[in-house]
Amino acid sequence: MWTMWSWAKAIRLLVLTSYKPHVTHLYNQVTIKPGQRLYMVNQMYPYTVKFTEETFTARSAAEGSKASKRAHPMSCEGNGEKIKSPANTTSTSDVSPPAKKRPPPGPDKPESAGHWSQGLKVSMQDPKMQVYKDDRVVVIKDMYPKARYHWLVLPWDSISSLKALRPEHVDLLKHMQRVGDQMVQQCRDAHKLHFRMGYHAIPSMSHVHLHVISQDFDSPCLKNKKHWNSFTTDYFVESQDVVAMLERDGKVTVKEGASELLKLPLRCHVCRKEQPTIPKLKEHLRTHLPA
DNA sequence: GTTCTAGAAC
DNA sequence: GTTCTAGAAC
Repeated sequence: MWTMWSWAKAIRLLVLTSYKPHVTHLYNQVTIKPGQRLYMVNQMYPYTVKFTEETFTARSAAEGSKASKRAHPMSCEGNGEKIKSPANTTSTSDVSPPAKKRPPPGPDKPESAGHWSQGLKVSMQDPKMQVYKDDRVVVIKDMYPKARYHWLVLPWDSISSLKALRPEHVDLLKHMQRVGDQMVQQCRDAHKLHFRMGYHAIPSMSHVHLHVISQDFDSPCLKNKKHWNSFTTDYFVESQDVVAMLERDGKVTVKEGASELLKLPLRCHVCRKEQPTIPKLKEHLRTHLPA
């Protein structure tokens, strides 16, 4: 059992990943307790580690304790299967997802590295999360899958959002789509499930990510209207539409009022029948599941 | 993005 | 009374 004193001193790590000689991004900040070991295994994208030492207050120790018991529930975890790819040739890494309380970002300041909205940048670097990777993209399983199969395809290049896309990204986006297609092809249930690939109009998480998601929506992680409408209304923008828009206009714009789409009534994506509540919707969705 | 929970809806 | 949602906090 740890004592207050054992929390008194901890090492705070600034983990930087430089995957291009001239570009360095701050990806994660983690706290290592005395005695804890840090493994660096991702040789393809080498880490730079800076050490700072800081003294914890009783309050921050208490918060650390609170945060540590907030692992995501087993009932809403894991989907699909890993595929054989260069991504899984290394062993474990203990770089944790960001947690811990931080001061709120200023009004015009970008979100700091440990903020929840930066979580994908951390996950995509974690070999345990990667199910495929090549020189341009990495694929991870969504940590809270909203269907039986739910992958995210992310470019190694740091592109914050659809808004940041430029004509030179067209090839990258087409590659992301091809990789998404490959994920579907290797899926053992592909023959009996339908898949869609697309982007959220206004994503919560930073770093452009392509959703590849089966249309069963059979998942305990699908819990509310926002979840449902983000995948079944025009809030979900088809990958090919994004590519077409970028080719046509040289940029990607999102329709005004996209956020309002999340408040629409719950409507079945298959038969269009409206459902009064999430539990009723989920009950109804079972009628459309493959035999 | 998720969790938590007050209070609305039933 | 229980179920469910929406909004705050993280």
